[in-house]
Amino acid sequence: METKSSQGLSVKKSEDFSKWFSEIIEKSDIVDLRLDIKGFMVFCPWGATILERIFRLFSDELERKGHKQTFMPTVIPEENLKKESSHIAGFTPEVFWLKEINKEKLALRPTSETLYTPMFKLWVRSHRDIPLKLYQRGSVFRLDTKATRPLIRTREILWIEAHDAFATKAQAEAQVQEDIQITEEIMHKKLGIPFLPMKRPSWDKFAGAEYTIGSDVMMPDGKLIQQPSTHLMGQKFSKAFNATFKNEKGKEEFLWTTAYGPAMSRILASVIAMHGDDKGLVLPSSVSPVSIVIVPILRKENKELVIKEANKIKEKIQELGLKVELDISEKSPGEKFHIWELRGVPIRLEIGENELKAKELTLSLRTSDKKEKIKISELKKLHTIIDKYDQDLVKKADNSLKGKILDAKNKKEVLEILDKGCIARVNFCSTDEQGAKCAGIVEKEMNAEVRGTMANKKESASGNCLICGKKASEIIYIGRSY
RNA sequence: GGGGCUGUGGGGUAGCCUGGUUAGCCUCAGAGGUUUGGGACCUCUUGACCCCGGUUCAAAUCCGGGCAGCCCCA
Repeated sequence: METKSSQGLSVKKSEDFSKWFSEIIEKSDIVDLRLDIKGFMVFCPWGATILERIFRLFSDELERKGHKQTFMPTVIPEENLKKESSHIAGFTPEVFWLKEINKEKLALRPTSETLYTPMFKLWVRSHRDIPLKLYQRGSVFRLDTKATRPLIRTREILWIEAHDAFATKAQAEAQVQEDIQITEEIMHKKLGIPFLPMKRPSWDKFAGAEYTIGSDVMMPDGKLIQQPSTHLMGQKFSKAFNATFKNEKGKEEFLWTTAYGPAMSRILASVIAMHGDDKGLVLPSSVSPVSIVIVPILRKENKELVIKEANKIKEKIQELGLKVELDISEKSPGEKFHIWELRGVPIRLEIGENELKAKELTLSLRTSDKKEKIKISELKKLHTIIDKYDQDLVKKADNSLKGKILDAKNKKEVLEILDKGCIARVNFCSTDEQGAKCAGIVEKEMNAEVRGTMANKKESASGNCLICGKKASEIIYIGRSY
């Protein structure tokens, strides 16, 4: 397949992150941007396989937590979309409208609350039917902005959306916390991407939600990117759709609903940005299409023998349950090394004459320049080596966030912190509508955003709002974002 | 939302200002051969001016529009 992987990267990550990112996503065969449909992406096999693995991490975790898979239509009738007033108000500018069919206007779904809630109405009749925890994988479409960016800001979003229905507000809020736990399990523990769970200010919540908690991840340039967000919809949608259930006393009540949405390509963008280096991608084994690549070192006179032995090694590794590939293409060994490093495979094994004699393979970790040896009789150790490789990625990522959140007392300090590529932690008047004016000033004067309050721990303000000087009610975080 | 820059074989580019020969270079790809321990070499070959319109004897080059990308500002 003819992609752009034939050449290495021309810029360093530390020198021009933006250019590095644009280059790496094409050269490591993640995407091919040449189809040129603004905001829409072609994923190459390598990139698509990684996406698929991220999808599975989330769907497996959701199912462990009691969610069941569904598939909803890709289109939404205008009537449904309009039912909840703040929802349609928020999404109207972003909707791709299809043509009218039988006098009914259809929208490409921008999100699926208005498909799930009418089904909740049908599927939930008594308290015995809840909690009902559902999810689907698929695309949603948002005619967002002209400023699209590959993987990060797209008009077709490949994601999972979970929609849950409960009997009480407390249960729904517990689900929101569980969603943050799911994000922790996958984003942080599996993919090595630390995040800040931020309860968004009311002016920045999901259209139709009571409140929204977004996961902010810091990119290497210091800018924040929103990863999976979870929303307490409360009874707004259930009231709009008249979705009720009979409680234990036989009385009709409205459902309490939540929604959770991890976007795969955006998560992939964070994986690339967090771990990648000047040689290319660095993938956690949980998402790498292969964990181990075997490169045979061939000579004319030993070619058949080495390939035969390499195949045996491959089978042994497969029996260990590891994903392995043997590269017998005609390229020179050096070129193969570069290509597999560009693609981010965690472990490379070399096998040639020397290895056959010594009964041990040469092993290189993607994250190290050293070459080590591993005895052919001790291939089981590969499990431990991969586990340590993954843990090291998490540790390194955690360290990258250390010292990046700094307290500030006034505007000047906030600006200094932002210019250093860090996040400012400040006293703020309010995250309700009264605070919107101050947030506007933050946006205008600092080119930054009020990201919200910490969602998983209580922090109480002690001073005055750094913008208006009134008594502060919250500690909030200010950052620049994608 | 406003502004700027850009678009040349699969990838990267020169040429454009000042219109005029067969559109140059690197790389990749295909065929054949020699090779293979960190991007091997030789021979031959295919392949391009983003799209639509305008000006002109003549457009990659100038003008208008579209599409797409990158950057800056709100």
